[in-house]
Amino acid sequence: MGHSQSDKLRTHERILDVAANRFRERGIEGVSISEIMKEVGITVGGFYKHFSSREALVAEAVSVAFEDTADWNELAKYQLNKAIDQYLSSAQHDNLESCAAFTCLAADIRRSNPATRDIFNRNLEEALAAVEQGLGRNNTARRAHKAATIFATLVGASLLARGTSDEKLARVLLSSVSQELHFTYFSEIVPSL
Amino acid sequence: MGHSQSDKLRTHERILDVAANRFRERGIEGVSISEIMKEVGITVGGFYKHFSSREALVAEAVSVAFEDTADWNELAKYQLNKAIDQYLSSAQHDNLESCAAFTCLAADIRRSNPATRDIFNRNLEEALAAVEQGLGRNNTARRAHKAATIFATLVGASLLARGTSDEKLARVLLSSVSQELHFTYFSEIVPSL
DNA sequence: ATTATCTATAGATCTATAGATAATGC
DNA sequence: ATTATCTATAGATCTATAGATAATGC
Repeated sequence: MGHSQSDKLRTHERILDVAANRFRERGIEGVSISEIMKEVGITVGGFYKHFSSREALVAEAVSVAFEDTADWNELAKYQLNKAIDQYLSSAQHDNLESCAAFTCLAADIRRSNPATRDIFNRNLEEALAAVEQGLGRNNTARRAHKAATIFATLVGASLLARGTSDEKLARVLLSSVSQELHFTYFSEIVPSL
Repeated sequence: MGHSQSDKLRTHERILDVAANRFRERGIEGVSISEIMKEVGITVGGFYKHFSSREALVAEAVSVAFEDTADWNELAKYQLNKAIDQYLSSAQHDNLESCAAFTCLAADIRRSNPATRDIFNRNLEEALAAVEQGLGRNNTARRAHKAATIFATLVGASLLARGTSDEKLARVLLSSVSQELHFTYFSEIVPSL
């Protein structure tokens, strides 16, 4: 039974990591505090020394889930075509834990409190700006339109591919979208994923 | 207290309609049977004369939610550009009840049982086929790619727009995507939504 | 002395069932 | 006679809190 303050900090972070993963995997309403604490390895009673309420955990855990998207944003800024491939190929893996926060949490966040929804807003703006930057200096007039469309396409394709239990359909969908995006925005013919 | 068989049929359908709306609005896990029955105007005890379990209700209600998409599919087959506008403009309304089943239920269905997931698979195939048909006879080689991309874009844009609480951002996103899709696939410049 | 964690539990809510009631339909 | 609906409740589970225990840190 460790009680040091550094232990507490580590526990706090472990709770957040587990919650961020389970929320993406089973939905924000689909995971109980006791399940999270069991996975962390601490009993339920300890939870409220770390978070004032379940809602407070949700807000922090959603924020953590979006931290994973920061790397993708950087890739999108400088190598957008690679970022597109990465987004679509990650949706092929059955690994819901590492699901992009937009794809797996958007519907749940819509039903959350204002603080949690603000996190979504900020991250959406950042993702759109990253894609826009990745498009470079051509077509200035339509660049924002293109960025919104590309990002919406990635999220939609990923959502639909993860939603279907027909794995072949999922692969065809992701591959089709990948090829079409590259064709339209990079004038490239690419091999299938 | 009506007990006729036609009353029972109507009650059954009312339960399904209410469930289909509330599931889209608050998530499949976010609505209790008692809430649904209260809205229908019948007590909880009556529920199990209509459905063997909650899961059975989910499967039937998801099916009902997707019935609403049949009209859109018909529109997509013969007037795809209008169908695109309709999909994106419906996402502007804050009316979660009438949320397209793909947008609002995909993440929840992913966590449902195989019967429910099959309904999703079938409807996804139908929607993709409808968009493909709507694209007409040009570009046969890339038609499936285009259809998948257009539909994924609609779903993603609708999901993101509904997820954000920044209404201005939602409008800009939907308008951008609408203009870009028309420009890319119909070579049309369209007025904003 | 303080506090991170544990044990235990209160109060709410959820799914599902049992038995009563009051209509339908033979 | 059958059965759609109602009343009541069992059993499970969830959030949150109270008080005990055992470490840390002054």
